[in-house]
Amino acid sequence: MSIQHALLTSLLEKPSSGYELANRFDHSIGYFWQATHQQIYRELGRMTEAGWLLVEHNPTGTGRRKKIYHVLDAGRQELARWVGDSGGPGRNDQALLIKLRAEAVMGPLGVDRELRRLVEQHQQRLQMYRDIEQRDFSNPTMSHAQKLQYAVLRMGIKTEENWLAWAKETLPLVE
Amino acid sequence: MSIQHALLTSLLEKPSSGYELANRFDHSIGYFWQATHQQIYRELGRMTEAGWLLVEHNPTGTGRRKKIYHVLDAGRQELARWVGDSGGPGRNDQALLIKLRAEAVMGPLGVDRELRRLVEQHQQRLQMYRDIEQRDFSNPTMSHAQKLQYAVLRMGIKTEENWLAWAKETLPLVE
DNA sequence: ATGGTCATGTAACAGGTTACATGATTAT
DNA sequence: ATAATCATGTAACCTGTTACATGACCAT
Repeated sequence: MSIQHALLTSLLEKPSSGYELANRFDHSIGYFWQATHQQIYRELGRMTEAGWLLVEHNPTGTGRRKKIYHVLDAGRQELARWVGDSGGPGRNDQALLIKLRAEAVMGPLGVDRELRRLVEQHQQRLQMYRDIEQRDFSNPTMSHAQKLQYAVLRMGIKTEENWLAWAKETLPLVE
Repeated sequence: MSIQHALLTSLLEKPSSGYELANRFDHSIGYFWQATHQQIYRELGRMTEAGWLLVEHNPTGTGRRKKIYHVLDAGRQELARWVGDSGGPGRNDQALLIKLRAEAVMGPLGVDRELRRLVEQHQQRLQMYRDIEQRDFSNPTMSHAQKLQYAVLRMGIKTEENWLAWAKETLPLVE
């Protein structure tokens, strides 16, 4: 989500061509989301129009067309704004990872506030799952169908617990 | 993903209206994906056209318009086909949860094969992350920026470990 | 009678996916 | 020479999101 800010972060780490961005599976960003080259070229075009990026045409000097994108100050400002902005409700987990990465490359931007906000959300969700667990799956004798349903709920519970454990070890890095 | 099969599963559990489907946050499905009512109405229409669903119009007999959807045999067959079908590469984790739920309501459909396939994928991915960890983050003295990058990678590692732990406790239920 | 919930839908738009297309450079 | 990789783009399509709209039923 917010592919633009992920691209800005990536370009701050290293000015690159669209092709290079599309093929990055190396560090941090890129484990979690993948974007097709069409998406990337589209967003690079838009961000250039918006004045966030500078294009360096034909850097090799040869006949091979290539564009290296550099982040301009307006782009840096937009990224800083976005990091400080609570994304409202919805799935901000992936966004948080990009924000951490942005903080790593741009310095302190206040990600801790968003981290704490998400911790609360995940705690609430975990509580909700545990309530359902109590209500529907506390009986020791379950049918096979019930066990399968329970397995699905357990995935949810474990995912939340895991996320919270990660947040606990990550919070000291940003506060 | 494959909202149609999620809806089929949900409708097998209980014939419902689009409105009811949109508001289901109770059991299992619906923790993980949420669909807007427009998506649901659109897909219900398509599945009805495809002959997978039967519509019961105006079941209350009053002036309130309502449509209850029932799964036809063609729909059941399609769901069974989909459960047995390895979804190729890509994000099939959510699909697996729906498949478990489908197995709970329709009986043995062979989800274990897909589970085992995903276990292998996750193991490989975990190994990849651990290799990166060794290569880039084994040095005990890390800069602050490196620690943040490492936190992002650790999220990936923990997510994979957690998924595999869940799979280990779930496999006995389907084999 | 007023507001909330039940219930379904249309329309416009934004974002993501797939197919197709082009051409330069590098390696065999 | 040929294939693989580098590098960018257009077009069509499908999915998802948001806004808008309508009307019945129910509780106060």
